[in-house]
Formats: sequence, structure tokens, C-alpha cells
Amino acid sequence: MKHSEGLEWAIHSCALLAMMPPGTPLPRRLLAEFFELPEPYLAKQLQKLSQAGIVETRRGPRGGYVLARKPEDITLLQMVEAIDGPDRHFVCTEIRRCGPTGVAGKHYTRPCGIARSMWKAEAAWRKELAATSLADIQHLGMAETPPEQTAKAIAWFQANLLQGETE
Amino acid sequence: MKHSEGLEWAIHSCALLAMMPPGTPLPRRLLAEFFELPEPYLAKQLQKLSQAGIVETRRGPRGGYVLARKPEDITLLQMVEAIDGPDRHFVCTEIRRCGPTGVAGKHYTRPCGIARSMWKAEAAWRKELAATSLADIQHLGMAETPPEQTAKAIAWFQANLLQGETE
DNA sequence: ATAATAATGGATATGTTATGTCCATTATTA
DNA sequence: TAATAATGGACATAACATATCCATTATTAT
Repeated sequence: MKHSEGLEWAIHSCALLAMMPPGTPLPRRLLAEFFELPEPYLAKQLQKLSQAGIVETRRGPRGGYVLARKPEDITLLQMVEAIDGPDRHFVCTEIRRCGPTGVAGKHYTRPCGIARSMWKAEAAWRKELAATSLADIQHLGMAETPPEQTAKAIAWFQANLLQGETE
Repeated sequence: MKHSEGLEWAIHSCALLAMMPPGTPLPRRLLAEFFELPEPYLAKQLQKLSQAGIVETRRGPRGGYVLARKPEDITLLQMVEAIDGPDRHFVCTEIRRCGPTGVAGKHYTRPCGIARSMWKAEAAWRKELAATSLADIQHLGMAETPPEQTAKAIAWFQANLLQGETE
């Protein structure tokens, strides 16, 4: 029971896109290089973000990924559901109906109480995720990123992404 | 990203143990038969519950499993952690330190904000689980179990568990 | 138009975890 | 002493996450 590592990549990718100057698509190759991630698999995660409408894509030269909405309007829950899917974590297989004492399904009017209790806890989790936006995460990130890294990152993007931009 | 099916079995097993007359150990064979579950694999789940101190075991004839505490004192969180482990679901691999712009680990004073946000949501989930006891679940279960099933269950236990008890 | 760039989506391979089974051992009761 | 029942280790299988590859489509610059 743990989240896929791809989720971590996806959220960090969104956080990075949120820091880019507006209207500057970031190609997958640079994203993968920036985090030292395997590009083909990262592609799968970005595809899911794209299909979920969280990022938009621009094909061709000078293309890449951009956020589809303002960071304030992208929640952690949306990113999590884009990658891990919308399904509940606790699956009820209705074992209460099985065995020698089970009765016909129609006699069970409500979902099993165990499932409902588990789902209630999941709802609390989702609520917290829905209350956290990419802007909130950005804010946390700014406070904790070492200044050295920020400087290096700016220089790196200058060299790799924006080279020739001003020629 | 979903819970193991064994978790469902474990919680239902505890709920069943909670309904047994006090001091009556329920052997694994009957538990498995009652829910139509594969006994050897159910054994693994019960072992975890036993190691976590949630159930106690009695070996030998007339042995089996009994709850180690009153249902009020067993929480959903304890059962979940017994089966799925205590680890966090979101694992932070610190990819912020990777790549061409990462700096030495000592410069990062706090855990990554993305991880902290995910963990905050998990804390809300755990809090809800910790607030739900086996007694609460029992209460929900009683309200939703068809009377026919209750009758069949009592008869079945009379026939299988308590036979010869009063001879 | 053409060449180069970049995302898409399908197919496939690999590795890890969950699921399931088996058995020898230990503990307990009749 | 024989039967019952949990324990824990070893092992097999199935499902899912991770990873790679490639042909295709879309776009931009020349």
C-alpha cells in the first residue's frame, strides 16, 4: 500500500511548470534531465496529467508542457487522481454475503459498515488534498529551497531552454 | 494504489470475533469457512493481528483466536497498521536534490513541501481511522445485517463451534 | 515543401509486491 | 499419547509498477 513513484514525479513536474515564465513550454527532455528521471516513463505520467486537463501540450519545436490553469486552481487531489486514478483505496468485496450464512444480495440495503468506515477516512484524506493547491505547494517550496539551488536553476534554464530566444 | 484484500479479511475477522461470546476462541478453520476465504492466506493476516497484539491465540483443541481487548479499545487504525504496515503511503525520494541544479543535502533544512502536504492529508486519514473503534463498526454492522443472516449465523456456530460443549 | 522537434499511444519487457500454498514445528487439551 | 491448532519459513503464481522502444501525429523554422 503505497503511492506510485510516478506520482512524486508528476507533482514535482507541475511545481516546476508553475515556476516557469508564463507562455514558456517546458519539453519533456529538460524535465527529465532536471530531475534525473527516465524520460520514457516520465512521459507516461505527463500524458496522464495532460489527459486529466492539468497540463497542456505544445508539439513541435519550442513545444513542451505548460500548466493548463493557474496554480491556485490546480489541487493536489486533481494531480493524485490523474496519476493514481479516481478509485477508492479500500475495495469492498462484500465478503459478508459469502459463506454458509450469507443471504441473497437484495437483503443488504446499505454498503457494509466496514467499507463505509474506511471510505469516511478516505474522504477526510481527499478533503485535505482538495484544500491544497499548487500555489500553496509553491509557497512552501520557495521557503525551503536553498538560495544556491534557485540561482543554479535559473542559470540552467537560461542555458538550456532560452538559448537563442533573444537572438 | 489500493489496500490489500487481506485488510478486508482482517477487519471482518475482528468484527466477527467481537460478536463471539466472551472466552470462546474461534479457530481459523471456521473463520475461513465462514467467509469462504483461503485458510492458509487468512492465517497470514491473523498472524499479523496477533503480532500487533490485537488478537490473542489459544493453541491446541478448543483453541483459536480471541480479541485481546474490548472492541471499544481496538481502532481501525490499529488494524490497518497491523496488516498494511505503519509506513507512509507517499514516499519522498528527494528528487528536488537530483539533477544539475541540486545542492548538497545539508542545505535542505526541512522535508520537501510536496511530501509535507501529502503527509498532512495522510494524517487526516489516520486521525479518522483512529477515531473509529471496532465497537463503532459493530454498531453499524448490527443495523445493516439482515435478520435472516443473524439467525443463520447463530445456528451455524451452534452446530460447528459449540457442539459437544454442553455434553 | 522539407527537415527537425516534440508529444502520443501501443507493444513489450522487467521487477516488485500481493496473493496463495505447503509443511515441519511448537503448544495445548482431552 | 493422540489430536487439535497456531507459528513461521519456504516457495509458487498473479497482479501491478516501472521501464523501454517505436511508429505516428502535430507543429515550427527554414
